[in-house]
Amino acid sequence: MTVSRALSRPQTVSPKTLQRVQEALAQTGYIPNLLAGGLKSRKSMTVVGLVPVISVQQFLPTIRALTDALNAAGYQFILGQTGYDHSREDMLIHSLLGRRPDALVITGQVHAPRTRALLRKLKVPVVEVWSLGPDPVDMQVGFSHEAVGAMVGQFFARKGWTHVGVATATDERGLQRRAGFVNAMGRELPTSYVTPPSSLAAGRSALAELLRMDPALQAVYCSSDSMAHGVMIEAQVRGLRVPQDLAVCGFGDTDFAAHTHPGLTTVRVDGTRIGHETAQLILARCSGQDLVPRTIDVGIDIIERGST
Amino acid sequence: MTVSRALSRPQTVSPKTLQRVQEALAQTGYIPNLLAGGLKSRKSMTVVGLVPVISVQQFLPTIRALTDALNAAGYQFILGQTGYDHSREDMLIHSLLGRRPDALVITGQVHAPRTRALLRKLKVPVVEVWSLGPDPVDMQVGFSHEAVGAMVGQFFARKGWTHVGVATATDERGLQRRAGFVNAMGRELPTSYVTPPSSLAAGRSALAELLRMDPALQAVYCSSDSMAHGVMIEAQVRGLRVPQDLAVCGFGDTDFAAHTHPGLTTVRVDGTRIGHETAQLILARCSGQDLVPRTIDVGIDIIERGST
DNA sequence: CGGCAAAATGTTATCGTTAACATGATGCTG
DNA sequence: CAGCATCATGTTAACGATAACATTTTGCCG
Repeated sequence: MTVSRALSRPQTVSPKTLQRVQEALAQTGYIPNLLAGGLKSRKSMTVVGLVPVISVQQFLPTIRALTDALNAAGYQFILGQTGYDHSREDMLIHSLLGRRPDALVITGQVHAPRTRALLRKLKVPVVEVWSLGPDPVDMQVGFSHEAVGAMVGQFFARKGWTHVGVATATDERGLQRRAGFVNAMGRELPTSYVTPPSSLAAGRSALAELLRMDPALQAVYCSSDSMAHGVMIEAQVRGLRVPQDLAVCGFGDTDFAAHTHPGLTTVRVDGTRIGHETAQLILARCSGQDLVPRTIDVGIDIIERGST
Repeated sequence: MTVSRALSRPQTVSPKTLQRVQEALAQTGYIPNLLAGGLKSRKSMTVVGLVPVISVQQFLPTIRALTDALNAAGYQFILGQTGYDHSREDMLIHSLLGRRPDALVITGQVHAPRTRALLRKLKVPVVEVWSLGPDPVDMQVGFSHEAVGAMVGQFFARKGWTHVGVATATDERGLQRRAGFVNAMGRELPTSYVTPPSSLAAGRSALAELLRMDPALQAVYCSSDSMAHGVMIEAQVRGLRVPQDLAVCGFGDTDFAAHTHPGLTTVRVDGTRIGHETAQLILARCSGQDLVPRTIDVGIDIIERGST
């Protein structure tokens, strides 16, 4: 018991004993069993996170920030992949709850009503990140994807472009952005849909498809920077100058966006901040504070570069 | 106890009882506590993986394949980030061992002798992936980075290029590839070093630096496809035609490599296979088989595209 | 239908830690 | 230096599952 105290709350043990304990630990190579500790204390010091697939660039800064902040507080972050169709979402949440995480982070909303009810019943802190919904399970940190689309739509409208197309992946959030964009433009628009994950290759074929729909195309709004980059490359291959012949706008302000040629106009989202804020909420809740905000909107910015 | 059996070995319970159990489970919303189970059975059904930082593209297919294969067998994969300088490697391994993982996966070699000794003493299955060393802690799945460099070096030599430069990140494996390359070329070469992570932006500034070192530069070998892409963009901005004025070769055969303009010559590594093989080794060991191979070399391929 | 093997279910102890409470040691005050 | 508060350490039980063993039930045979 004294050893347990020496490890978890050293200040409650006399300096003399503390040193003896540390010597013994070093000598025996003792590694405390956190599973056993969690069993009795009912704190697993574990946070589960769910993403569609790990290879989605956009979430990486969030995951990093979250991991770092949680690690610093002694928590371990466990990542699960739901797949784009949410098919495994329920099963995964259910099975991960068996590890008794102290909190859950989910990109996007929790969909199945039964799972929502379960999470609320269990009273696990849940943070839904990267988008804001009308009825979060518990807490949410993100921004409005419709607002992103609307912002770009207004920007395109100001530029006076009339022959406009959309290249989007068919993930939930991409479609929300498209809806906001189309709504701001005031009319339905030629759209090339691609199956996630979006990629440079998808952007190239999307532009080809859009040009078939409207050979006079002036501007394309893409659901990701990768696709936008693909659109720019395809334009270049076809001898279209960017932005004179074709303007391109992406989403995410990925690390390469400032360094393409021309630089890519895009919408910046502070993914790192999403991670930080999420960690703060979780740590606050895990330390017993109940009065934390339910919704944090991190906002968005349009970054104008050479491609528009 | 019957419930425990119904969940872990349903065939040992009579069909009638099994159904009663399942009904009760559904009604009460019971979620088994895997921590408690692991305590007595001494199997946490958990595998820990360590990467430098999660945002390194190259490891993502491996992580995905590994996660999928392990999940399918009921294991949970936990990811830790060591940082590029290995500073947190020891601490992280030590703290993660507290969760009693059934196996460990590490990108690159385990460095600290004390940690190597500890892992061997604990007899946890350890797989070092993505590179092959002379003295693995336990098992390893990967390829020789020097061989990659040598292969590209021989390719460059056959092409007859004499003004050759290297753009590389200063991570351990990148430097090994550079060493193999320089060795194959038979003489020291102008090199632009960048701090990891390598990126498109780093590629652009690297080419600028290399052209300062050798204005007659004919070809560049890059430590990643991102950097190679940056080199191609910088070349285009400077009015250098690829490959006529400047040939470029990358590493990794990342998803976009086939779709740049021109397509990027690169070295393909089957990251997915690394993940699969690693999962097989781990699952074999965790099911008691001891006679598994210690080293699996997945080999490499050079993929010639338009950039050379 | 008795007897016996096999299948199904039940009992007990245990994994390694910590919460809660109990006791012992120390220091300070009047 | 008695008395009492405070700090340090010790004891016990419990967290929730499963391994190992014990018992009961079932099915099958002659």
